[in-house]
Amino acid sequence: MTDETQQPPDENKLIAERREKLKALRAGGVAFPNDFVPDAFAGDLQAEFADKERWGAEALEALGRRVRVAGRMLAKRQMGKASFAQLQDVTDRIQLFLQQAALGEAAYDAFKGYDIGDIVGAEGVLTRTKTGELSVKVDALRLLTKALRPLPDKWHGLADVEQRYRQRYVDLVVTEDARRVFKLRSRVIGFIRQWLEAAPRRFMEVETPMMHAIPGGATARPFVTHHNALDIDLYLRVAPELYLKRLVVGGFDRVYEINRNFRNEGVSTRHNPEFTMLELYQAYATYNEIMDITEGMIRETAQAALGRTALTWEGRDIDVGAPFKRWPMEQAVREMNPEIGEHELRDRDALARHCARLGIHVKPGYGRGKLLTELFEATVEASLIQPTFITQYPTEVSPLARANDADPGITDRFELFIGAKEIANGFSELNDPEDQAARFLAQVAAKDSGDDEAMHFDHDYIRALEYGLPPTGGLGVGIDRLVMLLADVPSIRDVLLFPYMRPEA
RNA sequence: GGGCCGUUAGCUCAGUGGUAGAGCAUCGGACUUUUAAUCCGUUGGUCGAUGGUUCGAGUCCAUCACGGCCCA
Repeated sequence: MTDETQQPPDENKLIAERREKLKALRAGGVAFPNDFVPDAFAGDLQAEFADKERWGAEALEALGRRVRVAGRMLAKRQMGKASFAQLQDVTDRIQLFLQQAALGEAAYDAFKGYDIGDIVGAEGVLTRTKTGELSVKVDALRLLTKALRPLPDKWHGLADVEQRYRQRYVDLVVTEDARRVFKLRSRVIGFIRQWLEAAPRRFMEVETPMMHAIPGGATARPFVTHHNALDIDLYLRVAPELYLKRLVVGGFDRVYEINRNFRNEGVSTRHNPEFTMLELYQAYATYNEIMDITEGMIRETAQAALGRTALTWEGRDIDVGAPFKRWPMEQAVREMNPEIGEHELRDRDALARHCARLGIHVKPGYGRGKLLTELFEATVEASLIQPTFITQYPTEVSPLARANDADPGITDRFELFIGAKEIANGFSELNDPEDQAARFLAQVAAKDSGDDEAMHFDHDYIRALEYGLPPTGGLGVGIDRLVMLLADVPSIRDVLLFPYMRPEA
């Protein structure tokens, strides 16, 4: 027997008492019955009978509506021969009204032994109590699952954030706001799928590999894993981009994928090693149409998931209902840094001097595009509260984007910032196989000189481009960050059911 | 990686170098319309870990672990 199979070391008196109750349940028959079938949800009942004037106690008694509800018992108030309990299911809570006379003495005595946190099934007629609370007047009650561990304090809830993340199952039971956020997340993702697939957009959802022999599609360090049978290292994907564009080569003109990416980087309030990304590709579109799609999707998702486009995030008002500003990067940097002359924007040494003046740490290998991007991040990004597309990223920092026809130093690319956070990234795809091969070579050179985030050369991807990628626009949206914005929570951990945590000691 | 803060009963938290505390929960009792029910009584501790200073450490010091916030 290994350590992993030992009893948990945190046994205590409360658990011991409940184990005794479970022992008695086992002695009495099936301790974990699975034959109770509820026929109603608390939330549906609360909604249907919300009108207290129409559905007073008399009207409900006359209606005689029998329901079977099941859920976790979160409150228990005993008053001699009558008791109240609060049942919580996935939709909402509903009160149980239990009287010894209606339930029978044996069942009522059994109920006295139930603990907060137990999962119960109840059957009875709907009523409304003196204080106006919709309730089930229970005439049959069953303990479906005995909870051995006590729940946190019903009033203060679970305040220890570490325990909230590690034991999300407890957090979800007791923290209303956690349930709100994850229900919102589900609605957001569901709506986005539906919106993308609906006419006139007609995108098709696909699944591409999570394990890559050559990591690609983003400049990021990958996780490495190993395939034993083949004895080769594989990389968890940092982005699905190159596979999705292969599908466009294959004729799937409008594809999208919502799934996990993995990046071997630090953990922070904005970064988790695995995170969820939407990527989509539309043939015969440019980054301008992709900006339109991005803007429409976010606006309509907010409307669908929240019922409004006026948001509050981190105490700031953000309106995704108004048209999103589109602002070329060079122009933004110039406006926020009047002391940088227009002619200096394309002068590597001048940009390096400005970076030094502003205390921005740069490496000798940085070209003028990378330096401009550093200046942008240091002096512009924090001010981008309202939705803003920053356009025309330098070619140097955009190895997969199409160079601008009139100005090959920049690309037909944008990033969307909302609340000073990067939410989306999109561009007209680079479909010139010879240009792409040259860009890969530049990335390989950067990797050889020590940039471990630089990309690998993907020969098959070049081969695919050589068969012909139609002119295509692409988009990536950080779903976690979008949900953070819509849910008004400050940390990515609050929108991940199980955020990454170091193993417990 | 750096700075600051935190870790005490199941939960939420006090605790100023000198007997380990409170509220809720638990357990026992009363109570047939409660909403954090109420009332009476009761139990519950490896003070994150290790080492040090001290007559004496939850408290001071060091190291480590885990977490939070900020910075890179």
